[in-house]
Amino acid sequence: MGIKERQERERVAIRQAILSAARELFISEGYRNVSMRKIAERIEYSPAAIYSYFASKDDIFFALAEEGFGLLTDRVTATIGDLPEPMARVRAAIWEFYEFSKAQPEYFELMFTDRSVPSLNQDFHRLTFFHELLTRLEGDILTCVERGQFSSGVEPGAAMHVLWAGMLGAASINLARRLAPGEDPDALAHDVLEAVLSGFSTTLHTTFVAGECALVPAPGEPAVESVGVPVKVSAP
Amino acid sequence: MGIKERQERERVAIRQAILSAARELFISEGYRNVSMRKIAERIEYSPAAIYSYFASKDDIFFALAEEGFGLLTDRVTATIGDLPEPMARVRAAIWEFYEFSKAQPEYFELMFTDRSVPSLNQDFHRLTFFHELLTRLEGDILTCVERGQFSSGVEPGAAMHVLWAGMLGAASINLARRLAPGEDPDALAHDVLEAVLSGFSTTLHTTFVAGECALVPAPGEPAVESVGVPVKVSAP
DNA sequence: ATTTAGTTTCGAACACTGTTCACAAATCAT
DNA sequence: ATGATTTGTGAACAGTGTTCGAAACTAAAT
Repeated sequence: MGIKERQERERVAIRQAILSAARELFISEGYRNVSMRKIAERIEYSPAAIYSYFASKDDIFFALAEEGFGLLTDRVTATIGDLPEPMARVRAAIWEFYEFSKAQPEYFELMFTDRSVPSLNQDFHRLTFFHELLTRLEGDILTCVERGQFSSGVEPGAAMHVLWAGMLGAASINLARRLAPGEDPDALAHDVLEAVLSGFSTTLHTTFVAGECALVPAPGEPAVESVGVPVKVSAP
Repeated sequence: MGIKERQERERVAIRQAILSAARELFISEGYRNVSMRKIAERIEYSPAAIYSYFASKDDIFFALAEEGFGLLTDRVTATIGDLPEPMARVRAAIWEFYEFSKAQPEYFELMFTDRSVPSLNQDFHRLTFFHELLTRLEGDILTCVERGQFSSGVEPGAAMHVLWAGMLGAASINLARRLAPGEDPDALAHDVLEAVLSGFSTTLHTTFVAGECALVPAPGEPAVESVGVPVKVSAP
């Protein structure tokens, strides 16, 4: 009796057809313009039929977001590929994150900045795909710390979050077109990345104690008041 | 003949009533749940009447965004107030930007991350309020550079954009609830700010030439491969 | 082969959305 | 008071997510 199996196959086939239709609309018309009726028309079903495969429109978006995290992970994995240097790996990974935001703006917005899909900001921590990616990169950051390329005060988890936040900001400014004419979003992304990496590379209080370098601030006037290294993204 | 004047007064009064109604809905129910019919009900007019005061719903949102930039400017101006230290001013201003994102999430999203209001990403550069704020802070950054608190390679305009992008990312991650349970968004914002400021404070290639400090990377292995200072946000 | 049980699908409807348009009401200028 | 102009309205259009009862189809049992 392969009947149950065939039924199950047909179910997932229709589920996939719904997701495919949604994905096409999603990418071509923007995820705000995806409607249940348009999906239904594309798969030649009535709108109501979709509700026996997905409980709500949100659930479709959640599934697409999961897809997006898979796409992002694949891209990042492919680009860092066989890069041996941990610093180069981190830089390439973060830059690929930014490239992803330009190549797949709809996925990107849904995955990282959307506030209108409740399931995404409620169950974000369950998207293990993304957290595995972060954890992998944290390993490279740790190596950078061990090699002395990053300050010893840099906590890999926190540093990863800081890099993520920085590039997310640059990507958002780009996607939302919040730059003046003549300002280059790619250059901004580059500057954010380099500034943060640079910030990880030293703890001023320590390195500037000697006060011998050309760029050292006047004595008694520390360059930054706090430690300047990420330590507290995760609460203890 | 004060008739024209009275008519004009009445027009702006109704315009203001529309904006007030929109603002209340906007803040209490979220800007995605503001509808022309709800606004109309609040001001006791028919929905169609609004269209003789605003050409479209977008125009109402654009006006509210302008308001938002006024609110942000006021907040930042008030907090940096009489702080004498330029570095403290910059830090306080950027932090206030983050606080604003928490206090007025709807304004914040509309102003900085929204992509659905066409007028906002088309005419963003015309919102002079915001650019004046950026320019003012660039003055403080320039002072930091002149005092040697920031690396001499730091270009104030670019640095301001990097700080803005970084905090925008932290704020977005917070508002979109993209952190795992136990991770502290405020700590992330703090870390981003300090990491970027730290990155501005030194050019590793220069300061680490001596190779005398404890945290200096092994010779022949520069901590970062590029200069690590923002120079190219604005195209030449 | 026919009946029963269980799904699956559909059409219609509900309560919304932004926007337009002909028409009515109010106001203004003469 | 009359004609001209502005201003407001109700109804409609085309769209949205979602629900629900009835119909259609499938699989197993008689």
